[in-house]
Amino acid sequence: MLRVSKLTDYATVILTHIAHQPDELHAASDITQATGVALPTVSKVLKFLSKANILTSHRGSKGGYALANKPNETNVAEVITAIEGPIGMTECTTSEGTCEQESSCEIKGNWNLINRAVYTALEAVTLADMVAPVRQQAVNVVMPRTKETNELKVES
Amino acid sequence: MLRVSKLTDYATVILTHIAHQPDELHAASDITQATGVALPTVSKVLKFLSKANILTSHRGSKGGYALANKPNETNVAEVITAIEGPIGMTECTTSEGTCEQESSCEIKGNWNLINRAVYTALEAVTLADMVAPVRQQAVNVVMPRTKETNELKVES
DNA sequence: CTTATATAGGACTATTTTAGTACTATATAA
DNA sequence: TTATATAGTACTAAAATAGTCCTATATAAG
Repeated sequence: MLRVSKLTDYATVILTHIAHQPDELHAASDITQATGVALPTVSKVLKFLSKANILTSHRGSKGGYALANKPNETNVAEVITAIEGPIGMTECTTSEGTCEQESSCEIKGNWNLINRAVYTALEAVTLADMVAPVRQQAVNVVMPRTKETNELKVES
Repeated sequence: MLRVSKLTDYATVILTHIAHQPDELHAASDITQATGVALPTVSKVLKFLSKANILTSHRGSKGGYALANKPNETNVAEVITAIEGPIGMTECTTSEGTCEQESSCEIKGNWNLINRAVYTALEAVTLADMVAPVRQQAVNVVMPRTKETNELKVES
């Protein structure tokens, strides 16, 4: 499937809601009402986002959460990482030494390449994009190749 | 984490091995020896790949598996789909009607956008790339935006 | 025709991950 | 001082994944 967890999905819904009024404090209970996501779940997601400095939190009466940065300064890759941990398509990407074949693995480098491509795609979409209505039908993602050998292009 | 399953990882290892000798038949037992992946697991992966027409199979004595197409004609997106089913970052992408919030969801369209970006990145990497040694340090993935509004760019 | 070999398909179990909940502690405004 | 809201942690239930096994079928070779 290659999908994000439900919590990450909720996170985008919640963040999109908050981004509509970026200057107000939003309590967990308010967000539950607005989004339809159960309170304990909303609470859990908000804690993750706060810990990752995507949201700022204010305790006590009249407290709540607000965006730590402008909507266009938080991207989807950050949100996924906040909820699920580091993005990596294979085990060896996020935790070295757990794969028995690691030493003899020929394709680890290529997975890193794929990781970076996916990460870049996710990084390019911000909360500001999520708030905006969808107007586009396609996204043009280019994996450049050298003309001579048709290999994936080098770039440092 | 956003990762592919272990079986998918095995699939790329196995396919890379086969792609080294694209004209020979490879039995499951041979692949076990070459890759170090347990036989029942190898067998399972090969069946998935065969069913998805990424590999052709030949039964009986001296049988085995071979690539159905040239290495540069099979990409990573196909491999992931063969093992895990359709690629979709959220539930609503692959199976409509299972999300209670679907009717009022504002960001579904944006997830589709992200999906397409990720899919395109995965589609751009083929078995031929996996066989080749890694020479590149980065991949340049571009999500184009309009100059005027800085919105993600329209393209049909 | 028989046998050895290899894939096809399905069922099953154990493990791991994820989702969801609950409880206690702490901070703050009124 | 009290009501309110987040912080942190631990726990339980559900779902997805990994891995194994068994039976059926096809094919090459003797």
